[in-house]
Amino acid sequence: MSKGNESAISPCREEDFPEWYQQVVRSAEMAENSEVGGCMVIRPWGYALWERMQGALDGMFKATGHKNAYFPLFIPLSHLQKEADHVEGFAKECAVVTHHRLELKEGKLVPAGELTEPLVVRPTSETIIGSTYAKWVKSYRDLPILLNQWANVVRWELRPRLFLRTAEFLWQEGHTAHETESEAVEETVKMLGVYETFARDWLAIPVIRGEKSESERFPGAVRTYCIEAMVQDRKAIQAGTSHFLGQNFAKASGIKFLSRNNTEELAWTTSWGVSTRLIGTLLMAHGDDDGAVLPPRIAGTQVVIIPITPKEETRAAVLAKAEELASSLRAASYSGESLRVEIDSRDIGGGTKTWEWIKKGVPLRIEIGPRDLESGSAAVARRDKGPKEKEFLPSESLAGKIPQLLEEIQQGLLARALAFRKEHTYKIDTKEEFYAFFTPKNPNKPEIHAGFALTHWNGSPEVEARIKEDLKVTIRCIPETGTLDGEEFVEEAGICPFSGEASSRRVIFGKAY
RNA sequence: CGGGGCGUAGCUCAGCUUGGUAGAGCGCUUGGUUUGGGACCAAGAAGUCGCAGGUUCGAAUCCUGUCGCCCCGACCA
Repeated sequence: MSKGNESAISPCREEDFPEWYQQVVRSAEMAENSEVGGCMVIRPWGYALWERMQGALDGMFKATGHKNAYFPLFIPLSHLQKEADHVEGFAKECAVVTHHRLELKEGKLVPAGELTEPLVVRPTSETIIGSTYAKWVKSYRDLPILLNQWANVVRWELRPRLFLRTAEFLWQEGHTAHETESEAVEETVKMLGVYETFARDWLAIPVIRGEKSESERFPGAVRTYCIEAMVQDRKAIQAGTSHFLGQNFAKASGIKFLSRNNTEELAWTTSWGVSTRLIGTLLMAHGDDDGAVLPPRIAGTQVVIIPITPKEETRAAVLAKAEELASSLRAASYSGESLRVEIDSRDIGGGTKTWEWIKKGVPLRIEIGPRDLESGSAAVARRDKGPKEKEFLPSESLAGKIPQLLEEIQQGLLARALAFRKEHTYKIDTKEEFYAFFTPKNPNKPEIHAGFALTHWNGSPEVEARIKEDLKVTIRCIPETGTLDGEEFVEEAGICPFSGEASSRRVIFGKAY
């Protein structure tokens, strides 16, 4: 008992949120910085989350008619050049391959064999996929093309943060091509809906669906839609995006087809993606001062059984009981899948072991010791409760009870996150209030931010730019009507407090990751 | 890429101002005592002090350069 009632993570969220976050990632053994600047090593416990996300999303993509494919990591420089806005958006952060061979010179390896055309390591794949689609599409009968790829991408970030912003990250990018504009728009919105459902039902993160303002739009897109989440420092984080690309990339890549009227038309394309950033979002949304808190549906392991073996003579019996319990739990299911159960029989101190699992965020811990064998019970501790709280339940009933507890945790986390966001979202109608709301008390130190402001806006990029300049606050999204969970959100006419001009609706302002 | 800070054992850091040849805590290994909760005792392994020059009889310490990391800003999923 050397640590008393201290929390496992120091500093705590209130003291220094960014540092708290780094400590959570590290102590949960999710990821660490690698020797390559800006890149991370995703450790098994973190990668398990990604695998879960992939599994769930991939099923949803398939269910909406998509298939997976894979396109090259390297993109010819000339391809990237074809779409003007796209170039401007990504040029600053591209890794470029200029050589294809190494030679030994005076004991040192030096690049040799210069490429005639440099290759860009994909920051996103619109251009390479577009040029491929151009070859595949001849007739309206070849459309739609509905593909997704799971891949890594590279954006040369100057200020990396584990999961949230790294030079290389993992994601999925869906790329579709359609015959008509309305079909492409429908696809864009449909996939946004998939992301929203996934965030809510799997990650227990409520998100706001909406459209990005022009200045926040994806380079080359006609319209960018997004889901925005609020994390515990009350900043906004974009958790997923879906782009209606219009005919911009079709024009740049030459995706042309003969229409039903025998005229040559440009296809309408979309793209949409989520990345390993979701892991960071998850940690910041649900974590507490003892570390990660994982929603059961996404956790790699849902239940860890910790055998308590104080005496050598009872050890074998306890371990046997733990195995038996694990088997009975694995036979049970939650949310349509077998329970994911792990036994931690490592020979280390019991307290240390327990705290490791707390920091990793496992939803349920079951401790079983010699006394429990006699009484036929087991101690069950929930990660969403205090670290010392545990309930003794008959071990016979556990297989029936655990799925119910997992569901309670899953729903509880969502409810908590939703309540948190509501508590920190305000309708603000004057410029003075708005500036007061977003003016930090200490600009040089990371701090808990104010939250979201629902404020009228005249639609002008100048107003937006001014606010960004003054407060580092941006429009996170123009929310869809009727979709602000729990509460009705409708278009209402009003006055933009920054310009005094008319506004047709409120938009979400916030500080962003 | 601009401003600030820091590089000493696996981790967190002390030592540097006033040069004299390497320290602590945690972790790790082994043995023992423990055990319903981040245990204790003992022994042990582990660092060319980021790197390269320079000054000096002598550099973790002073000087120059360089690389890397962290924080703030710009940018972004």
